[in-house]
Amino acid sequence: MSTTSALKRPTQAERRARSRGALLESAARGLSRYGYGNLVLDEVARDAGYTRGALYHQFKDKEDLALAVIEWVNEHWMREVGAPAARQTDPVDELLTLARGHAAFCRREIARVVMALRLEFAGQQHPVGREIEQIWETGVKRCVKLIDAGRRAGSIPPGPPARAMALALLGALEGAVIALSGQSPDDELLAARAVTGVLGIDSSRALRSVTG
Amino acid sequence: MSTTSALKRPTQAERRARSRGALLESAARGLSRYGYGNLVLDEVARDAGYTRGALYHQFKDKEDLALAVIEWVNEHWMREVGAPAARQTDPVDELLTLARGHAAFCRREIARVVMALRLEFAGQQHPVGREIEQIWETGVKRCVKLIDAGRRAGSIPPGPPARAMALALLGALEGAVIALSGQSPDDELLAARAVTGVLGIDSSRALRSVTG
DNA sequence: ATGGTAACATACATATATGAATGTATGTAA
DNA sequence: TTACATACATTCATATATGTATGTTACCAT
Repeated sequence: MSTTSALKRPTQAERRARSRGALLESAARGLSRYGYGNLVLDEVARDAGYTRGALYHQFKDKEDLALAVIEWVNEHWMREVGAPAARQTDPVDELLTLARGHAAFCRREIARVVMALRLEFAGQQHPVGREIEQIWETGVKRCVKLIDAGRRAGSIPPGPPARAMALALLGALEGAVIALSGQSPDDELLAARAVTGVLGIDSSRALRSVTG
Repeated sequence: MSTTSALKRPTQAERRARSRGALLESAARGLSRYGYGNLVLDEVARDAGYTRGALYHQFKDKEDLALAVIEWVNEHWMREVGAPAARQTDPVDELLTLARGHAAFCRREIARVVMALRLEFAGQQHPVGREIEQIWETGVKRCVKLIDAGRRAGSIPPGPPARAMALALLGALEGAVIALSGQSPDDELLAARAVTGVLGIDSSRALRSVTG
């Protein structure tokens, strides 16, 4: 009875996971708000209800923490935004679903973590920057494929190179979503509309994508 | 002869202005690349060919320097982007000219200084943040007026509140331009297209705006 | 030419944040 | 219950960057 109360006494693993989660979430908020350089670990720990001791016990150093946050955010994004969008059969629909999903996803405060870090480490030779760059590049490649597919299908008109289009699309999407900072419900529509503009398709598709 | 060679020997005022200009430009590049917190003044000075001594002689402190850079960039933007766009009579044309102009303006490395600082100081109570916020707000207000005018004229369809539209427009514009990072000549077209999307108008207007 | 002042360089003092070292309490297994 | 490991707190050492104080050189008026 004393050993396996299982509900009352938290096991070590549970305890560890709980702490780690709290620290990750706090760090995500912090990175989103202040960026990497301005993030002070004492605040991160305090916000999570711990001290820096706990933080350095769970993570090797500041860099390790940031990388863990990035991985954490990316996984959530994939699950809540990337995967659902992939179910769309039409390339344009997938891009618009992506836009809407991203807007909804970014209503949480972790919204700007990717863009903030991407700006901060652009052109640097920092591990965190490399990780961010890789995630970004994955997104770009995905968009390039969809744009190519859409053009073959005739739903996206010819124009600038697919890569330039993809860069503009993702940039405009992130920029719009951040500027709107979670203003529901217009954020979704306007994010989708920005995407239609870059693609050069009728902006009413942005509206239709919510019903379909 | 020794006193007023006028062309060979630079006067004190000229000397001062030259140094100040070099320091401002270096700081603008630095802020654009690294943001405020990660900007190290020793590098700024060295990049301009001076030491921190020169910097602290011309500017009170780091904050003063950043504010001067912001003012400097804003003035240039107004002259090269804001004013020319204001000559357009049609609201939509003005918005599209703004987009194209901004893309061209941002081909220089100072591109990201506004967005970088806006992200870094969002929600903070820092003088630099306030200054940036005010400039941003001025832009938003200008867009709101143009959107309202366009709607009255019937060239922009009804939809979300004008302020939300303006936020999305500027956000998408900045995001797209930064992501494209000066990729001429596609940057102009795609920036304009992102704007048409947000406005909910035909994206071919973006193309037409270059000829008109 | 020469005293004075402005433009800059150099040297120093201080603050802040990271990371390491050490200490303590809580959980787990023999 | 005792021995040990893990989770976490606290303290300390170091590095880095800002800002200040002082020194040096270039310009300009008398």
